[in-house]
Amino acid sequence: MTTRRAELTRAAARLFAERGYHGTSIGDLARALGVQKGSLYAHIDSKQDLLFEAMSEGARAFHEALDAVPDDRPAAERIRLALRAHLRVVAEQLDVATVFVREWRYLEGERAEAFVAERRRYEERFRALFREGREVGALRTDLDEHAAVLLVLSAANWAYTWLPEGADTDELADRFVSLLVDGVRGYSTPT
Amino acid sequence: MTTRRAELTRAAARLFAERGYHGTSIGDLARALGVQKGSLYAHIDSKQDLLFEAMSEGARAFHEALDAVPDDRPAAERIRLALRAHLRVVAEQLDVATVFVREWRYLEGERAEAFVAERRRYEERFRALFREGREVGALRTDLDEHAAVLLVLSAANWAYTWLPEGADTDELADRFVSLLVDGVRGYSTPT
DNA sequence: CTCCTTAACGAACGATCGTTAGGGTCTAAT
DNA sequence: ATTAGACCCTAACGATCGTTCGTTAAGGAG
Repeated sequence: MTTRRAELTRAAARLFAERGYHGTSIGDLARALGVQKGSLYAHIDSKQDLLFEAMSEGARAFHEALDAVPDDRPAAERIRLALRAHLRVVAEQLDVATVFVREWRYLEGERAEAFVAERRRYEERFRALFREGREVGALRTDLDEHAAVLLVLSAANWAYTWLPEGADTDELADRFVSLLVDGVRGYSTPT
Repeated sequence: MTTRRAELTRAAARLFAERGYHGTSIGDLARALGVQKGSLYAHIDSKQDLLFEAMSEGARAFHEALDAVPDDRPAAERIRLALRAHLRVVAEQLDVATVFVREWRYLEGERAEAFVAERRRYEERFRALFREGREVGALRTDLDEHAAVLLVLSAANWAYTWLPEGADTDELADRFVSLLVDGVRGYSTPT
């Protein structure tokens, strides 16, 4: 992957995030690189390629961030670290995160199906944190797992709409989780 | 507003939700109504009109639903009813809700600015529920209001992506809020 | 019988879309 | 000095875009 190609992918992620996939023309992308639009086809086969690549980068970033969460900590702690990881990716790579969350649906053909599987896999990793936490007894046994996961994933997936690029997200994630965990664990931290 | 015009708006909301604003052509809309595309301009001035109208319908539905929440109940109860109201609109009018939440950003000119104000106003109504609840002492005084509102609004705004049309949302909203409130109020419902 | 409304037709507009083709100009290695 | 490859150009393609236009058909009101 040459330098120029990476530049193109980055520009594509930025414009797709800003104006949407269908709202961004090949001409727009070319202008962003200071180049004639026909020239882009020395680097890509189609516009779809750029969408696929941007969203793949997003997927990779999210999974890698989640990989760094150690699996020998208490459940609540791991959930906290997982949300930290997710929000950090959103803040540090807002463009690809936005493409991953919002623009993926313009993928066509088998790439679209591949993405849905990819996405399900990512969400399943979050779900597993809650499930394991409950099975081990670290979370209360009557936990409404479905609702809890949905709540965390909603916060995670909606974040791209309001998180400013480069924001400090660790503290924010902690505040989300402390709100949630006090409910999840069935008692509160005394005020 | 004649019947035909309303049909057109409804079809637009459906297609905009399904394929996105820029992913939906006037030709697509015409085909959905079984009509030549030029014929649509007897009803509208521009494609933007349809987007504006669909999103306005969404705004109206959400506000009206919130209006029905009585203001003489405890804070946690009002939050519960507000989320119920929101999710009900999403499930019952999935298309306009989707346009309201996701496609509004393709509005152009002053309509875009008007929408942002409209949206802020809606979110402020949710924020007020938490603020008043805290000031009155119904919610704990050290409540992380910002995070709590963000969490509820995230769940609300993300719902269009996974809520099936016509789902029973009251119970779901209750489960969300019971998770949240146990944290918010600083004690748990005994298991 | 006429007038007006409502709705749609079909053809065309200029602009822009994504994409292709062929040729040109640098740089760095041989 | 020659070659290879990366990079870009100009020009054009067929298709589709949103929009405009003049016309037509049906039906109720006077």
